[in-house]
Amino acid sequence: MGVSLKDVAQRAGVSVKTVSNVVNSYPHVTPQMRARVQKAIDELGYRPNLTARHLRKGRTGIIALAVPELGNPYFAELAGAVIDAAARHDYTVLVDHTAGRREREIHVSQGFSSHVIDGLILSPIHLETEDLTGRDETVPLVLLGEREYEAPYDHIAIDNVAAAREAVRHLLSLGHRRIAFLGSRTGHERQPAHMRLRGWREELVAAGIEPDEALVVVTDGYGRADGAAAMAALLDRGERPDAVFAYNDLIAIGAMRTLTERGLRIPEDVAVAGFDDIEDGRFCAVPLTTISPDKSAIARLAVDRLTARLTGQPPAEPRRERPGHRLVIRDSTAGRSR
Amino acid sequence: MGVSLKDVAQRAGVSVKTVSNVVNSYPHVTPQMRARVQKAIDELGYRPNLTARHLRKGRTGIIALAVPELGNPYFAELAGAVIDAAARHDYTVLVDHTAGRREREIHVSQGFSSHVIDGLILSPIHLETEDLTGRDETVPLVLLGEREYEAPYDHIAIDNVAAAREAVRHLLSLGHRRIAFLGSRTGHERQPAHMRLRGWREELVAAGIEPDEALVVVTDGYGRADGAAAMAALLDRGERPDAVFAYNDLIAIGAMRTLTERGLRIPEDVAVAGFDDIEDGRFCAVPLTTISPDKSAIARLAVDRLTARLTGQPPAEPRRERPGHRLVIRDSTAGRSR
DNA sequence: CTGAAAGCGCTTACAG
DNA sequence: CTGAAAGCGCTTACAG
Repeated sequence: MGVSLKDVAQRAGVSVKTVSNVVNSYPHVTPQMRARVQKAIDELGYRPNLTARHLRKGRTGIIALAVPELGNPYFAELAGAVIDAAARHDYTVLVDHTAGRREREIHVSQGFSSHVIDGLILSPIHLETEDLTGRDETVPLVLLGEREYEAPYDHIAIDNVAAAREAVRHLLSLGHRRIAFLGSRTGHERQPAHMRLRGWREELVAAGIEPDEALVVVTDGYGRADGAAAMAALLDRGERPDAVFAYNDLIAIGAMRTLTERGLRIPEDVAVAGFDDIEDGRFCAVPLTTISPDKSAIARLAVDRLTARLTGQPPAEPRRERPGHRLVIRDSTAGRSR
Repeated sequence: MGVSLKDVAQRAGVSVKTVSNVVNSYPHVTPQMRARVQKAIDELGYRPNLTARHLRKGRTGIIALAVPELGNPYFAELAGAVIDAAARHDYTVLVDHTAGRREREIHVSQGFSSHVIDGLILSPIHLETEDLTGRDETVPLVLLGEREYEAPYDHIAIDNVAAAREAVRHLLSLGHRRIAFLGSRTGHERQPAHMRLRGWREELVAAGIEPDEALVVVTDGYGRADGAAAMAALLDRGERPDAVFAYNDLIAIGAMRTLTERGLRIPEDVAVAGFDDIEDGRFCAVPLTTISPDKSAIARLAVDRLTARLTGQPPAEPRRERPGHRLVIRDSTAGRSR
């Protein structure tokens, strides 16, 4: 069907090797030879078959990125950053989303398209350490995000505990004492929200305040609707926090929705802080205070770790990289200080 | 490096063909033979090399989706829908974003990774019809979105003119007369905003109102910041619309930000309607009235058209598909009617 | 129902 | 500086 190297070689009256040399800009080809071959290439409209090249070279130039949900702006923004970072290394990115479902995460982690991807960046939600044993070790894996694993993989994540503490400290500094946490999860220690919840607890204790577990709300998911429902549930059971620290911005935005509907003012009645610094938060009616992870650093580090392993560097120890973050104070906690 | 079919065949003491038959669940294999081969597969940890299969079959099972910006929730949500729709056809999706830059769109449209993708779904911003001539016709292309092309490709887009007219009609029905349009573009007829702007004009004329071009604001981009700037520019030059129809929800959200900052109430002072129905709009302090395109229908139709061409069906005429849309009325135009 | 062989389109030692 | 040949790991007629 397509035009092959052989066709070009025939047309140019040279060997396949010579055409290959030209296509790959091999330096030692005489200019007139190059011109002759190029002419044949143009006339025939030849385009190299990358699949064949991949088979031959044993690599494809494709890395996969699997995130829980592309509809979550944090992951969409991160995916964009990964695509850009990968492009700088001449890699193409295959984006998949797992809906946070463990079986999809397992499938992906085990190299969902065997031999079509050179490496994988995975941001898990429900994946467990044991799911990671017995995976095909020929495909390097870089883990992203808050979950901790006892498995020998590079892991890129900001310091979630420290970041959460900063957010809570900020709320405390404004005089808030009844600070709710929205977006916890039931289940064991390694739940995604664990670190941020721990930061909430630690900072309260450090301030001499007993963490009130009645102010911790479990949500079903991580979306705006979950945040709205969580806030409503909290208010409905008679709790009246003076501040809310949400697992992420979406939950915070949902919570603000409920607060507004209930006639509570932000931040006068209830201050709200989130986590992720998605663009939505900057344009809310009341712009949202949040922890801003350095997304482009996360993307860059992830791609760098992957390409380092891909280019056969000495198989270094799995590394724990901690990209930066910062607290961004906006009206949802600070009043009209913008 | 990897374990190949041949290794498995050797171990099981059968021919390569037999192993291939087992791997591909070819029906006519005796159970005991299947068991024997499966045992060898398990022992060796064999995993088929998809690249080789792809080379052999001439297809890869990968389709590419190129959108302007993954950071725009509309495209992120659409990408998620395309990934899901493609999975139902056993296709994997390679997501790329073009930043709306024409040269990236050209690159992508010409099959950026030749022979690694079977087909392409492209949502262009600045691509021109002439950029589409001379592309490699072996890779089917489906176009998405508002731009019109005189090129023989399947094109999936809601009826943008009709949808825009519905939005404007809704605003008119509420008594608004000075309705601004935010998010126009300079340049020729085929600019992306053209159809929606045309809908705005047509509906005003139909209502016996002379479209006031002073109420049309050109923006640099399609983000929240552009909407905020556009609204500020409009107010700064002394125009005071009683309603705003924005090219998309992001621009509408940005505009609402500016209106709130200027102390104007929504919808009492200025009603606002957007386009896209992204989730953000549902959770704004003032939930946003918008045109809701049927994203999953768009995704499904796009993937269906592509797979139809991929599975060698009679090369039908390029089709123009019109998925549905509906007007979703929320507080930003309707007051407290939720 | 299974085997031996060709070939998808490349790249890469190996010669010359 | 260029050519002839092998081989990456599959699938698929073609035999039997």
